[in-house]
Amino acid sequence: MAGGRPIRALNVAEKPSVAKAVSGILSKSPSSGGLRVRDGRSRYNKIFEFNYTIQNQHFHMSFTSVTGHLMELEFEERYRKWHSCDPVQLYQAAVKKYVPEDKLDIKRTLEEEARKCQWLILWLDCDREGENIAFEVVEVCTQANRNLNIWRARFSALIDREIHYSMQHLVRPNQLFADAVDVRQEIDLRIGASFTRFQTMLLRDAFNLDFNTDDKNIILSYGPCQFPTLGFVVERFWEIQSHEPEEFWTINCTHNSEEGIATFSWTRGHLFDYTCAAIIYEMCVQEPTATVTRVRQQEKLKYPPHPLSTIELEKRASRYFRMSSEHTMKVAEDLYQAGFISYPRTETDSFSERTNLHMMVQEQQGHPVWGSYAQRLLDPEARLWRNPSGGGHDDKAHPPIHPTKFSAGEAGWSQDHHKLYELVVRHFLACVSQPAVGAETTVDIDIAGELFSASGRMIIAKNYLDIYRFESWGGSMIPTYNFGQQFTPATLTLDSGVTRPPPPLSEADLLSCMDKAGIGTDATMHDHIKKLLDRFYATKDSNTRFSPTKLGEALVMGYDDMGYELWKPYLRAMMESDMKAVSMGTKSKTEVLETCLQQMKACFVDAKSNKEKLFEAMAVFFERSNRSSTNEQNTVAEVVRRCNICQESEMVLRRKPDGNFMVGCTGFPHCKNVVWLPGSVSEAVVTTNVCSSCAPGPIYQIQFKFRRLEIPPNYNVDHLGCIGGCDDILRQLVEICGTGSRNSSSVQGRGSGHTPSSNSAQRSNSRGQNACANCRQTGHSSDLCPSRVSRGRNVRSQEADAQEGESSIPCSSCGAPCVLRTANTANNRGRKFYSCRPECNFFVWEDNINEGGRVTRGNISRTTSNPSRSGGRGRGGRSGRQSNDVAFVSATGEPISGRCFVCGDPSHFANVCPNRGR
DNA sequence: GCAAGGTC
Repeated sequence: MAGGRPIRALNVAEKPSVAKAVSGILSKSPSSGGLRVRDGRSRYNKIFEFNYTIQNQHFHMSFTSVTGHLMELEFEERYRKWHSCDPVQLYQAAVKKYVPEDKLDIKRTLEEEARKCQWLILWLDCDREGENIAFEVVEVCTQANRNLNIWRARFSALIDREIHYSMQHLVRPNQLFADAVDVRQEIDLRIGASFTRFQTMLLRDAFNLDFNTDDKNIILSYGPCQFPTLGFVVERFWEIQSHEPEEFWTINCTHNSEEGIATFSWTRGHLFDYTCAAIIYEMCVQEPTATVTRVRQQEKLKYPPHPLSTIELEKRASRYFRMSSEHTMKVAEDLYQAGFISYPRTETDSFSERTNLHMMVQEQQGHPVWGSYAQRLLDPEARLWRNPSGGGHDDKAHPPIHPTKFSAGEAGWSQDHHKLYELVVRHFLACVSQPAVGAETTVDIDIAGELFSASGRMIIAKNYLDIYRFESWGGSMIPTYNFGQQFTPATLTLDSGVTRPPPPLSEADLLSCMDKAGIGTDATMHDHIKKLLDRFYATKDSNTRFSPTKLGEALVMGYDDMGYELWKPYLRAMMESDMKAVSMGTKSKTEVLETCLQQMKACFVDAKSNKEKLFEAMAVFFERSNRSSTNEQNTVAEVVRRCNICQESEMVLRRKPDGNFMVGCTGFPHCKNVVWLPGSVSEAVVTTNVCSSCAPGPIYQIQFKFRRLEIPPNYNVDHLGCIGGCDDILRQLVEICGTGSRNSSSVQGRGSGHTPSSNSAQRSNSRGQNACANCRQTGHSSDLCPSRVSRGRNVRSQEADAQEGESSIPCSSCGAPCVLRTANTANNRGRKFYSCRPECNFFVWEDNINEGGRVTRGNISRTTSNPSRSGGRGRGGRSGRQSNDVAFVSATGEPISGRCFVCGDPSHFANVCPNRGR
């Protein structure tokens, strides 16, 4: 029997929609007294009121909501200004949680309601973030009312039975889950703020970042999610750049029958070894009769997609409509707010058994385009229905994205609203449909012991493909073949191709990479991608493919040169695993925080001391700026010599904002002559001493003081040096210590032949000349450098090509000169060969030429023909020694009489050549 | 002015 005075309970959900939905469910019973709604202080977060009974105890329920996190973590005031402290202090600086301005209304509502209540029931989402928000709510509410009895409702779906069950089985909130989020927040803040301040203040004003923006104060941010996201983009970019095209060979065969043409492909796929491919090809050509060894018929099914999660929605909208993930989420949010689709931020890709899928399909029956399909789905005789298969993910908070309200299009919708709603509906209808059915026929043939196969497909039932217009499954015809049947191919060609680099990452690829590596959450991934664009770290082309900008590549290159993998997803993965440990109670919050921050601080200190790597990497892509710090402006520059390049201005000693010294021309930017000095210089003063050996003079000597710990013990801390080129000590110290900046013209000045030692410096150029970072020639940038095709992360040695093109022999085929070149394929890298004009196609390995310059081994012509272009040629070969009528086919499709590629003899092929192997 | 995570 219910008894006692009703208890007043404050219920809080993570978002207004959940407060409304749960209140709606709980107030359905007649004893609830109906659902009342009143305004809170925040216009978005209403307060619902109703009566409810928990285990015979009457309650008066107030149900309101927050909007995600109520609090933010921030440094204490004295650390907030960027110049208030050394960024390294941010690893210990005091932090505090506070309610930001725009959440104060919600806070006041909670305080006011909490004062009136005895219980607090937390309905936050059932994940770690939700648990953390629960404790934020607890903090605010208990400050207003210390006597609250605090409970947590655990629910995984907004379904009547589940919600009532949750209310009847309240538990206590889980501090460990909330702790895990506290750890993440603090690490993210300290790492993000320290690295962002460090790299922004270090690099922004030191280089001319030529972005097309009015905002001069761009931020070079670092974050544990945004940087690995950039890392994926840069890594693919480098992969593309370092790709070395490799030639491969394949044998293709076609056959014409009365029913049509069949194209057979080689079971071996392709071979990179030309000799092997050619030998096999010759064997086939000599005995070209094909025998059918197997005819196989199989039923194939193409399954509909799993129910729609956020990431899949973003990926598919990008693929099908080229919508950015960020825009997709904006449009999805609109549709959700207006009640047309379910909550769009979900990891779940399977429907709960309790979901009434039929009812959702029924709603769509009236649609002018897909209504008839929905009707067919519901007709048992059509046998189109199939219970959806799940993808194995469940966030226990939200169902897969599905339509919640019928619409044939609303007046206020943009094209993108229409498209996205259509995608959600069609995807949902596809999920509950039968898979497409096809009949596949595969025919295997044997030619001279080599296997080839061809296949065809007939679509028997399209099923879900009828509604899911975004996917297709092509049908293709194949003539009828019988086991044992023999025929002569219409064409049999040895075709070449080259390997191609992968394409730049598409938005869908990027989302997959992030998902796989655990970078971001379903609700934030699109933000990280957008951040790359906003920060000028990457660009996206019209095909939704991402490439790094110079800035993005330079930053990643800088950290990579330091030996850090800060741009890889490992840090986040480690944090994720630590967070899991905290939430399971196997590690404490303090322990994880201390360890992680200690490691990151050490890394930060190290990165700071290696900042020249960032400078060098930036210098590969950007011109140094003449924007100088206040200190530098106040320094009276001391003249060292008259500029030996422009002959007009003075070269003066300067100290850069990063603390390093240089001698630069005052004619900058017109003249970009500069001499970089060792990074270990702590003091430098121009003296009145004139160097007696360097010309043209006078060149004033500089009194240097080096930092003891940064130079080898056998060097003096004090040194009177010259920048004219005579000073070996200065040159050695640049070699040893670097310059703390790029240094292709260090110490001896431009053109002195000095080779810089550091990795990035090798890619760097002379100051401001916009010379190629790769070959140091002007006239093109490094990304267009003809010698950079294979740069990747290591500049390919050009030395092997030194004699390339300088030597020639007469072509033994056409008489034209063949030029010496160097092979760059995997099997023959570095091997020299002579090749003739492209139209001749002749080439010979250099080591196949005897001392008299005579070609000892020739080469059959390579075919690069498209099989269809050579159709009909070479038909009718007979097995025998020589079969000129089954010919090799040239690039232009012309038959070439067969001859042995080993000795060039036209009377036999290489597989039987008596000279082979000698 | 900085992160990432909620959400409006």
